[in-house]
This record gives sequence, structure tokens and C-alpha cells, in this order.
Amino acid sequence: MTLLVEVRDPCGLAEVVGRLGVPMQFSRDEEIHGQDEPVARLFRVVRGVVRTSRVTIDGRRQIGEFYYAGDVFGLEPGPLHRFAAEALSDSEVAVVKRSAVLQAVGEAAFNAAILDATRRELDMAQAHLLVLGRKSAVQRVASFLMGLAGRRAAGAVDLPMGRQDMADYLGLTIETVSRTLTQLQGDRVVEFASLRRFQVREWPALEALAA
Amino acid sequence: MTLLVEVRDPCGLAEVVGRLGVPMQFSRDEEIHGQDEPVARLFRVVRGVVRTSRVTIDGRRQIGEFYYAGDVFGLEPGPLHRFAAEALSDSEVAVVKRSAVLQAVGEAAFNAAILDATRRELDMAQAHLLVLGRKSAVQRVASFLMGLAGRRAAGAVDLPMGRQDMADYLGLTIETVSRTLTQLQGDRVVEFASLRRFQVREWPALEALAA
DNA sequence: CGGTTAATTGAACGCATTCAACACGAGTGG
DNA sequence: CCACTCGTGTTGAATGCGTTCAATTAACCG
Repeated sequence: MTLLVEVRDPCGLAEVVGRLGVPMQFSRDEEIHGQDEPVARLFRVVRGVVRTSRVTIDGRRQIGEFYYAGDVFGLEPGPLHRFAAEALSDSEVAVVKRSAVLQAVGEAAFNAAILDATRRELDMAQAHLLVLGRKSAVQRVASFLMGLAGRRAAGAVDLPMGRQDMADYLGLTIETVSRTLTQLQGDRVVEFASLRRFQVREWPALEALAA
Repeated sequence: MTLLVEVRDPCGLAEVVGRLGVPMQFSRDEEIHGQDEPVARLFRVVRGVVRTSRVTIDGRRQIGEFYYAGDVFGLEPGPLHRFAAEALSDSEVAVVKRSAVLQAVGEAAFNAAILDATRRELDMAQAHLLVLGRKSAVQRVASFLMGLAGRRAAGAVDLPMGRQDMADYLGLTIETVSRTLTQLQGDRVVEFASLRRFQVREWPALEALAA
């Protein structure tokens, strides 16, 4: 657990935000920051899961990313939040002003940390591009489940988001997601104990399906 | 022209790379840097157009971005190039070692510039995500043409890449791209003077189609 | 228990793909 | 100048995947 955080946070931004941040509670679907708000604070997930999303002009919803315990979010390419952030379930988030972090660690370390976090965002975005641009429904869902299960190597895995969130994230409809999950379960690749909890039965098969 | 460069390069990275860089010539489809190579240099397009691309395990090709005159490329989230870079047409590229830039401008300015460029990459990636995740073929092609035409407000616009590159970039097949272009032309929204040169006839219609 | 929301399933449709044939343009050599 | 070829782009017909719309079922919570 500690190792994971260290690996994903070589510049210490997550640690600093966690240390300086004020813990705040958010309930299911509560907004943590809004779309088009000015960027002023940094956030770190302490408990629960957070999603970033935005709505396009024609009403379609796009999920930016899902953030899990330890992850930092609130970084944006520009001065405004391009995405809103909401708690998926009841969550605890450490919140701190950017200026406070800047003051605490100095400008050089701050920039380095922001750069590092931005790089990680870019990395995720590019991985996601491959999924959306070139993968079939089964491949998308399989990749997604692998990503979730990868966080907890074996045993039952929590599926913190609903089908609609999955669908918006994967660029599919809720019906296709549902059908695909049913199919994967029918093929004994994964097994759902409940709607929000599953276990990988056949890792090689899942990897093959994720292509 | 100068204004455009300034707007897109507030931290001067493009200017520095252009100034320090050694101009190199690349012919059509020639590789500028390879996939999985270590990141050691920065590049700036002087003349021509450059594409970044990578091939997945199963042989599908993904286009990262297209870079035009003035654009900086060669930035990556990690220590290795996730994408290869190739010249689309005969091009001139200014090449400079990262270490040389670092030494020339100092660590603080270097980091700021890299951060800024990385942010722009992230911005492009997220815009692209919206296209790939939620848009139809017509919307994708229309958006793409708008993006190209936006660089040169009016008159004939150069289409520097072939249909296959467009298709890979937009997550479509070459046939669908071709059909869509034909359709847009039939609807008098755009007009192709030749295969690689077009003009926007109805801006409002094109914007509407791009959604 | 109902009442409500979320998820699944079914059937028909439509868009993009696939596979195949054809057109076009540029370059080459007769 | 024409014939030939090769690469690239276009067009056609059939298929299939994911969507759409609608109905049903399951889960959750009082």
C-alpha cells in the first residue's frame, strides 16, 4: 500500500497534499469542484472514489478519470477546471490551496510535483485514447476490469461506479456495458458476486480479451 | 504568425528549441525518433508536418498528434518515447538535446517550459478523447477539418496527411473517411480542389456537423 | 411488503466496417 | 504520346457490432 503510493508519487505531491490538506467529507454524487471553476485547490482522495466529468454542448457526458485512494486530482491544463469532480460514493478528500502547497514546499518543488502529476494525467489520457479509438466493446470492458483488478491483485474486487459511469468512461451505452459483463460472466472469465463486486476467474482469458 | 507562436508558447520553449536546435531535413515517412527510444532530445517543426504514432501489440496503429510549423514535440510522460515521430512530407525539424536546453535556460525555466508544453499535450489529448469517445464519423471528420482550417482562417487549406493517417487519428477506417469527405463535399460544406487541398464553403454548417 | 432506482434482456434498426472492385494520378519506359 | 504499373483514393454491397427503444427483472430502502 505504502509502496504503491510511493511509486505513483515520486515528487511527493500526494504526500504534501495529504499532510497539509483539510479532510472533507463528501457524500454520493456530491460535487467537489465544479466545471469551469477557477483552479485554486488541490485534492487528494483519502477514502472512497472520485470521478471527473463534463457535459458537452449537446448534452453528452464524458468521464475524465476515476481517482482512487491516494490519487491527487484538481490539476488542469489551464486556469479553469475543464471537468467537474464528484464523489462516487461517500468519500473523504484532503483539500488544500495551491498557494499553501507552493508556500510549504517552495516554487521549484511545487513545479516539479505539478509537472509529475500532469505527466501522469497525460499518460492516463493517452492510454484511454487507445481504448476509445481502436477497441471493441468487449476489449474496452475487459481492459477496464483489468485496470480495476490490477489494483488489488487477487480476490474480490470492488466496482465502485455504476454502469452509467462505466459506459460514459468507455464510450459505450449502458446496455452494451451490461450485455458485455453478462457475456464475460457467461464465459467464466469473471464472476460477479453482486452488482458492484467481482472476481477475475481467468486472468489469461481476460488479458486476451482486453487485447 | 508571430502572434500565434507567442500565444501557444508563453514559456518560450518553442523559441529556445528553435534557437538552439540544429536544423535537420527529413523526407516523407522518415523516422525522426523511434518508439520506445529513450527521451533525450526536443524537437520543433520548422517546415512541414510531423505525426507521432505507435503500433499496438495486435498491429493496429494509433496516431498521437500532428505537429505543424512552430510546434514542439518529443515530450513524453515517462523516460521512453511512447510514440514514434515521422515526417509526413519533406520537413525541416530543429533538434536539440534536453540537457542543452536545460543548461541554456536554467532548471526553473526549463521545468516551467516543459510543464507548459505537457499541459498543452494533455489539453490536446483530452479534446481528442471527446472526439473518439462520443462522436460519429461525420462529427469526427468535420471537427478535424475545422481544426485544420482554423489554422488558416479562410481560403484554401492544405491537408498534409493521407486518408490512412486521418483514419487512424480519428479512429475510423480509410473507407469511412473517404465516404464522409465525399458526403461533405456533396452537401457543399467543403470543396476539394485536389486530394490534399480543400476549402470550407459553409462554416456554420461545418460547425453544426462537428457538433 | 410496496416503491423506486439501477440493471438486464429483447428486437429492430443504423452506422461503420469489411471485402471487393474500380478509378485516378504520378512516374517510367516503350 | 500511349501503355504499364504502383500507390492511393473512391465506390459498392453485404455483414456485423453497437445503439435505440421498449419491456422486464433485480437490487435497495423505506
